[in-house]
Amino acid sequence: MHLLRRPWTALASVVVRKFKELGDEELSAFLPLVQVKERVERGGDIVGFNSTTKYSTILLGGVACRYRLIENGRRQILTFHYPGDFCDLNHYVRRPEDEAVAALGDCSIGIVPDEQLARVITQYPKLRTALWQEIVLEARIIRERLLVGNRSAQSRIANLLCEQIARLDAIGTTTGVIPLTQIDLADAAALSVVHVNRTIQDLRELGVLSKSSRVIQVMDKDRLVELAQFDSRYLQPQAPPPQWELLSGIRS
Amino acid sequence: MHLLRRPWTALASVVVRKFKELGDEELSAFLPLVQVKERVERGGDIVGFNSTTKYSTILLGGVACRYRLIENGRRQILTFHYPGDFCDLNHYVRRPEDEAVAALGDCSIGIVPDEQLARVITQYPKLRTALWQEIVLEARIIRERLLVGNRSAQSRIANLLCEQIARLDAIGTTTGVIPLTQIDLADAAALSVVHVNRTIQDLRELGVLSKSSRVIQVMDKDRLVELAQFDSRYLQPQAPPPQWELLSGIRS
DNA sequence: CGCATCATTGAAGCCCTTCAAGACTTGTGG
DNA sequence: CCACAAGTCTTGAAGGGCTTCAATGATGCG
Repeated sequence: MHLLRRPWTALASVVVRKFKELGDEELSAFLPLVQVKERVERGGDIVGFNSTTKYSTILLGGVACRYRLIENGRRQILTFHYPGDFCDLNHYVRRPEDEAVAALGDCSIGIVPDEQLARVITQYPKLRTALWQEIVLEARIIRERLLVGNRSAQSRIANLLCEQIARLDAIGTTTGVIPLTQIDLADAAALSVVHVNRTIQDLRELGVLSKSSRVIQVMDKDRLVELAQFDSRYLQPQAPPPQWELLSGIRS
Repeated sequence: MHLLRRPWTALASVVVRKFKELGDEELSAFLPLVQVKERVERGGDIVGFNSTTKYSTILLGGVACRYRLIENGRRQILTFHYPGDFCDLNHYVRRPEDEAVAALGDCSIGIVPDEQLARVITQYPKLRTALWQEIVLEARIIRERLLVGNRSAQSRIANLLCEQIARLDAIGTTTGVIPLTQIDLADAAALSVVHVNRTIQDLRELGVLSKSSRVIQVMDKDRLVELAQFDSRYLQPQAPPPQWELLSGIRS
């Protein structure tokens, strides 16, 4: 048992909220593998560039983002991570040297050694499917982002907010508060901070966001979805189709 | 044998060029499964919206694109397809109802029934890996596109051209001619046709593209790569890492 | 308190879009 | 063989969305 008794329950609740389809059997096989690591402060890197770890990282608390540094010195945020998300699960598919994962708030993280994860997902098909859906979900989010990329700033920001609301909903956080700064949104939407600020103010004027400064809180979700032309279906983990077995036994 | 004798050789050469890592054994198991279908004229749909086919489509000749229709009536091109590409392989992962595949030039296509493909990739690991890499490649292309999305029109167009050159190279076409119209490029880059035209003219002035109108031909590939800040590594099929087996046996 | 970070505001300007029209190329039919 | 149509490419002009620069508030923290 690499696990302290105390963090167990917190860990369990995070994982249970995230992977609803897992049964007790899978959970009791998976949870003991997670080693709770130290906290990472806001601004710190959870997974660095050129990472060569032999384990996967799971976000237990806080908000993080996967990003890349671009020419002009700014960062481009690819995806956000919430509690229960694997931060670098795709290191099984490829390990991008030029991407890193940063903590956008104070984060607590856990790690799962590769070989132990390998063993347990070989044994439990549901676990395998759950992890697989994680990988597919990130690809879908990025795909959707590309399609939204050419719309107006308002629609892009609205879309980002909708995505965050939907993902927070999925893990049981329904306050409407988006735990991101305007800078984070700018880096994700590829807009200037100045323009993000003006867009946010427009949304506040429309009554979509809370008028209070210093926090981004969605007040009128329906209106936001309308502005964003947001269709949440792409976020919902669809059950793998029967043909799924086509991909079984992938091995080099 | 669903296959006429004549198209066999053409088919074989296309598939061999594309999947270089396949051995004779895999090829002779896979090629007979491909049924050559009729040609699709430029502008026609190869895979329609809400497609529910029980087979995968493989592009044997011509150029095609996967696209989505957006609000303003325009289309957003997600990826281009070249001979040897599967057009809808991701229908094993998910089948997006709002996306279709269109022929950008006259295309010839083949189909492979799902259950036959399932049988043969269960039997041949190399085939499984090859198809898997196809799916991963598309995801990577889209990911890269997202990162390029906030750059200048010149860099975006240059990037698109680099991607096409690299992919054409990979199947043995090294003339430097991009088989796309400026309209296609505009739909892929999410730029207006007018601005694409002006950007192309700039590239012609720089000597990067052929001066002759009516065709887009890359003359100075190095310069183009430089303008695009293009790193072709993301297109190269990396051998799956050892941990790959983590994903083995995925099944619902 | 002083410092750091984030939020806000104004002004100037560029990149790209939209509209509109004309030129060129290709294919089709009389 | 020419006329016409359709599609693509090209060009000009006007305008808007967003960026950059720069400076000032606002908030929280050691």
